[in-house]
Amino acid sequence: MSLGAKAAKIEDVARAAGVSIMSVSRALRGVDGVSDATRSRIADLAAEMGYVPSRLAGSLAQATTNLVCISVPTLFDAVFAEIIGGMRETLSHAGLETIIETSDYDQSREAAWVERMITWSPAALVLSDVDHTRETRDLLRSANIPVMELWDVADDPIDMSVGLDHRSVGYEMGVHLVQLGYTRPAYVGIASGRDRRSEKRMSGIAEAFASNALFLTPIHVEAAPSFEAGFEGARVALAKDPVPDVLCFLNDHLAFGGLMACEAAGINVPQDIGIAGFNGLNITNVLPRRLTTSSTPRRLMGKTAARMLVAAVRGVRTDRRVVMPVTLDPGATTRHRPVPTD
Amino acid sequence: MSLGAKAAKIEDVARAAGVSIMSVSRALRGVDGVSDATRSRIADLAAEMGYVPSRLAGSLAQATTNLVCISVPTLFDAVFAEIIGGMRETLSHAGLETIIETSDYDQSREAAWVERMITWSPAALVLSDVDHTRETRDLLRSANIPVMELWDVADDPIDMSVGLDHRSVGYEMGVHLVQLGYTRPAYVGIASGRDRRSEKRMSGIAEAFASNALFLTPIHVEAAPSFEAGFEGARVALAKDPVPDVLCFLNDHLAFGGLMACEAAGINVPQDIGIAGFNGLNITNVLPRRLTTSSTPRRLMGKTAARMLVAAVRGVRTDRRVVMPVTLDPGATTRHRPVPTD
DNA sequence: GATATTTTTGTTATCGATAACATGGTGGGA
DNA sequence: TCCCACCATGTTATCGATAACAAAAATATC
Repeated sequence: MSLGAKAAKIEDVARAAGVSIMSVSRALRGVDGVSDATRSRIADLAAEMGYVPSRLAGSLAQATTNLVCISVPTLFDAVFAEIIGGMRETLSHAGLETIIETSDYDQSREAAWVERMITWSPAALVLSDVDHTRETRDLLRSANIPVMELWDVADDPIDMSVGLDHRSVGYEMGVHLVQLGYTRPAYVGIASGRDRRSEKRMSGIAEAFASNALFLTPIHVEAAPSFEAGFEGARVALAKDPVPDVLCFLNDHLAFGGLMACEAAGINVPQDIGIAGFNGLNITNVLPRRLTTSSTPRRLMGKTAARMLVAAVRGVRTDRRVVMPVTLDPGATTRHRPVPTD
Repeated sequence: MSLGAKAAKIEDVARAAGVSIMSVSRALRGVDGVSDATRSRIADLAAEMGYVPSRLAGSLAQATTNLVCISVPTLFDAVFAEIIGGMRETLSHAGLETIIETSDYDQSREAAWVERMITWSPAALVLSDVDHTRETRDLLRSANIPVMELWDVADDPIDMSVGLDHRSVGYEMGVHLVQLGYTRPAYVGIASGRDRRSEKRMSGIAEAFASNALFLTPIHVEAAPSFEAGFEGARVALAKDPVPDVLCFLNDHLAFGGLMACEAAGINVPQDIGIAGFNGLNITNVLPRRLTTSSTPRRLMGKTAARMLVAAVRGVRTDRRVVMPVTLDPGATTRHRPVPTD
């Protein structure tokens, strides 16, 4: 096919092969009802002519696509890149294509995106959150396509949900820190409302301390979740009076920034102050001391969700709600002390 | 629209409004040829009925979509996330939707993806590389849709190209290091063939040293580009005899891993050894000393490319080839010495 | 007030495929 | 030898919209 020439259509291939367009359609899709001889003749001819089938036409006729639309808050967080990586592996094996959107933690943007995506008749939709506008929920419930809510687990999923129980993850970390004897905890996150899961974890930590009559100081930085935000948040924390004895960060990136801030301020970790993160990202593997954090199974979460989606697309319904396990990594950026046995 | 009810089609809306389907089509697309009264009546009715137009049908009729398909090597590298972020901003303003693929630095995967994407009649395609299979180039050239090659600049673009001249970026860093008096340089990258641009930069650095009769020792780690790879590569480098006096890394992530390895080994930077990275990522903002690196304008690159694409989609051809500027950031992880004035 | 012009609305053909049903040929069993 | 089943192939209707052209209604011009 030369430049400027019109793209070959199925009809052209049919004419060239001297068969009907249905035979071409069947031959190229691998559907039976065509003799091997005809099939290979058609295949050769199609390749030679540079024939590219139109999925628009095909999908319209079949009334479905192989598109899975995925919305994540951001791609700057390796967490979502890993979840997507895990999903994609499974989805592409099943012949499903993925469309990715970043909502930047904005519900209305997500809502608008859902409306746009629905117009493509996708095979499934994935949202990385459980808080949606009423309209979005209604639209999705009525659209009758598989919907996966990821990262957080919904109490009442629109359809299916795979994620973490952020509150209890926070609670466990809080209990751990209480057991280590910390009494002046602070939580460093970003401006409120942007990351609801972070807030859930914080409330979990706060609860653990509260049941020991201890108060968690919240510190919110006006910035995107980043190394710098952690750096800045730690500086704010260190300027408090009294100075906190342990800093819990929104995630490992912020925690790393916090570590750097402590180093810059000449404060020793964990002797002078404890630091805890969240996620178990690979940056922690090269640090002089392992970070105290909660390791999340991002890849596995993606794969699990993808498997459920593939099943759903094929009409098989599985669990509606899966809570993934999180393992607390004691690390070495908090003090080490055996848990009391009483 | 209740669960189980069939989705409303344009025809249903037309019937309900007592007009022809063309009026509905025109009204909802904002095309003129409908009175304001009719338009708003139709719009209300459509909203009430939960009518969702089928893009499959629409795009088929119009013979184009608003899809821009983007292939990047990986999403784990913030660089590509930023480029995509920059592009998306501009593209979405122009009403273009993006589909993202990660090729994992694999040409054949990219080729297969291009073939699949072509079937969607995308408005444009973006590839983050300039090395493609012969078939891919031919296919894209003949497909007659705008194609952008990103990150590296192609000598002979398939269509358009926006990126860096990686070789000369490397060369400039090399010249800088030579001027600082380094004589035993090493380059830490990942297993060959995976990242061609890294190899180009390395050859640029090597050339700068070679013209001063100095030899660049290549060190390749069998791993994904990551903090750990830099850590490991630095350990290998430090075990060499003689020990290099400056380590150039594939990017800032590896360089950070290298910094940590030096710290772990009790080697001072920059007194005992120099360290240079590439990209100017934000991790460097929280380090105790600024990293010597080459800052790349990722976001701007994305925006520039997106603007050119939007123009091309609208039939306006702009430049074919844009080389983005890179600024060398002297930093503080290499020794500081005034450039000789002779 | 009649005709020219502009708006609004409707009709028909088409986009490029697939589904469902119809037909023609081929070989096996009675 | 004839009939039936089965496989290969073809026909027709359809998917849900838009483009291009046609007609009717509203407005402007003299």
